Amino acid sequence: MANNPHKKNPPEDESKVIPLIKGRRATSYDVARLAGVSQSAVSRCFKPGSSISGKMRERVMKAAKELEYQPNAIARGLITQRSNLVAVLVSGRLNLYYPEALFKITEELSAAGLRALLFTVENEEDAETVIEQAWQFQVDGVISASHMTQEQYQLLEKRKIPVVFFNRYFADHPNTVVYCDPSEQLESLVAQLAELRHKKAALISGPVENMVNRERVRMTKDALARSGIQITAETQGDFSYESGAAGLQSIKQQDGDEPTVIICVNDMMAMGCMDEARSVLGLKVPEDLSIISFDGIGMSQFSSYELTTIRQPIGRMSEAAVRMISDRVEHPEQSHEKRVFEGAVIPGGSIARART
Amino acid sequence: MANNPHKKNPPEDESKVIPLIKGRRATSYDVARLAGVSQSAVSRCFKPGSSISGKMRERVMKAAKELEYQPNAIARGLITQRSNLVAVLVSGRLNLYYPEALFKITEELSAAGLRALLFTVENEEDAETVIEQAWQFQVDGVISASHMTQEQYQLLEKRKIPVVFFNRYFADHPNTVVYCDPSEQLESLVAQLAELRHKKAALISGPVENMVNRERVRMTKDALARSGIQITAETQGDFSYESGAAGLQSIKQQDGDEPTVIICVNDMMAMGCMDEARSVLGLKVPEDLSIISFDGIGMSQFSSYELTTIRQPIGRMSEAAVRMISDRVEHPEQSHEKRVFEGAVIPGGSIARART
DNA sequence: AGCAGTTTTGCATTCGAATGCAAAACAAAA
DNA sequence: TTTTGTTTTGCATTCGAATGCAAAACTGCT
Repeated sequence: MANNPHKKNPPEDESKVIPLIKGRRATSYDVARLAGVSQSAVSRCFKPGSSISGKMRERVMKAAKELEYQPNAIARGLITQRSNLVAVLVSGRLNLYYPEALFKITEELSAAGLRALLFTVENEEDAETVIEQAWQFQVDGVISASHMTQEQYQLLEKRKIPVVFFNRYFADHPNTVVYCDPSEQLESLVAQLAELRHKKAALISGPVENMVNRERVRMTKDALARSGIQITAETQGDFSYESGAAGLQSIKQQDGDEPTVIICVNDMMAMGCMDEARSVLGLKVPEDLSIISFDGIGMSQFSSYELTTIRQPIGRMSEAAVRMISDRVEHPEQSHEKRVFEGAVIPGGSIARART
Repeated sequence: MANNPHKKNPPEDESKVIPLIKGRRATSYDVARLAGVSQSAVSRCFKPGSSISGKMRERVMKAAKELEYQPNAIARGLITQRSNLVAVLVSGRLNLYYPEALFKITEELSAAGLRALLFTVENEEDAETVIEQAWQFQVDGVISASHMTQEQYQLLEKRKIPVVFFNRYFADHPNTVVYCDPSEQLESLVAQLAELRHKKAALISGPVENMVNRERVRMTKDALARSGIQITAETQGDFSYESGAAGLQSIKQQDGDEPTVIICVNDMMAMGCMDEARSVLGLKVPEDLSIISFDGIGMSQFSSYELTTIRQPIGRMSEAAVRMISDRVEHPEQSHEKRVFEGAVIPGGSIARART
């Protein structure tokens, strides 16, 4: 039998009793000793729904308060096989849209009794190490708003770590997803462009490996085709402000007819594009050039920009992501689900009748 | 003696050996069994600097790879009394300056073998619960870029959790701090304003409880006084774009002479202020009105703004914060340190000769 | 008071890795 | 080959809380 000093409950065995060393963190045994009860009782007091008499709870709580006892989440995690940690993977700096989501997700996780273990992912190797780290820390789940290969996802699945994808998914693989589908709104926005006599558009897309980008490009092309608007130029950026500005320059240099409207795959590039048009090319937006984009980040509505854009309901999406991850943690067997939110047009002021 | 099945090392005792259940996560015992060694050996293989023969290491690593074994950070944390978690407290949405720092800090922590446990703090009660949570999770340290009362800080100290403050500190209490002191740059910027014949300035400040705000206000007033520039109006915002815009309106309504320059305590408010001046009041910036501010966030250099501002070296500050927290974790006894970085003027284009 | 039925309580064990100590294996010197 | 010294290895215990099980303490009813 172990001579674990804790195991001795009767306090008569003075020889081995560890005194309440000043500065040492109080454990459930310390509380138990002070309250004159067993460690189990202390444990039960801190576990909601356990059978405990009011009298006992009171005594324990009093002792706990005196010792400033709080259960050790690490030890608890070891025995319950639940860490209450959720890895949140964000891919950093380029898209200023993510911080908003990140803060919201963190808050919601908190409210659900979960903590956010934050990881930044810039590339595939990052993702690799992050997944190993998450595994080491026994995270209960992963919310991924960053790039991840299918193999990496399958590894997580094999390890039975639930994953919720934020604004990305694998088409040919079952997965749990929160997603924003702006196609309806895009359709109406493009129709509006057609009414404003736009015939020629240019497209500034994002990184090809990015799913959101690909989807937006696809639906934009579809919508334009349906409305009889031609794409006269196309260029690729990386979601950043600078790449939006560079994109406009590249479009201007491409031969073919001048577009009257530019469609940017995200707001940040649209802002770069707009600034470039105004301050370098001396164009008026929207009079000389219309611009539309996607995301609806806060900045896009600053008076300098007032972009006509399609907003994603980030708040609701973040909420949904957290709800879904905690559901999957609770019921890992339940089937996958995809929650698709509609976008919302922010009218803005970056479109006007086409120059003829 | 416990009948812990793990404890039996000789594999002859078939009756109690837990088979390598498919899907069950491999433990060090599983690896030990497969490699035909003791659990201790496995443990030592994963602890750098332990005494292990090359032969053994090889055998163990092979088995570990086969079982996809990674040490359980939770269990390790329990015994070593080190969670490798650092709580990062950020106060959210208002100041778009924090995400940049947050991502950088997370990356640096990662590089130092630590993980960021993210908490958002909007008010004092939040701080309270966050501190309890951090305590429960046994974080090795705290990086606080959010509001925290002195009592709360003292509680953390009493619990021997090292804290590094990011851009805030308690003057009358020893603490470890990373800070940016823009006073030199402010001095020269204000001198420049004086040369440009500015005589009357207005100030848009931030929340009074915020230290950075108070410091900036203080040094601004000092610098202005020294350069003989008078403050004709003063108003308080909350660091947000909207409050910057509102601030300008409020200044315009205050009687007293019209200011020729507006000093905003952060970039975000300066941007709101600039947009309001241009699009609502029809003023030209900088021709009719100069604006300067603090922070140097990315956006402040977009062509629509090109703010003349004083940048904080966020990258270096984040790096320093992480270095300091890991030092304090390693050597809790060592004395406090305050690392103060200078700012850097970004010339921008938001100041000009004063209108007469 | 006596008995069955219910609720509380405590005991002992468990989670998975780390580590002090002693035993075992190895290397080097006599 | 024996002895001494050094490095490896394994054993047993530890960290702190949760929990199945059985014992103990209540409850209500006759």
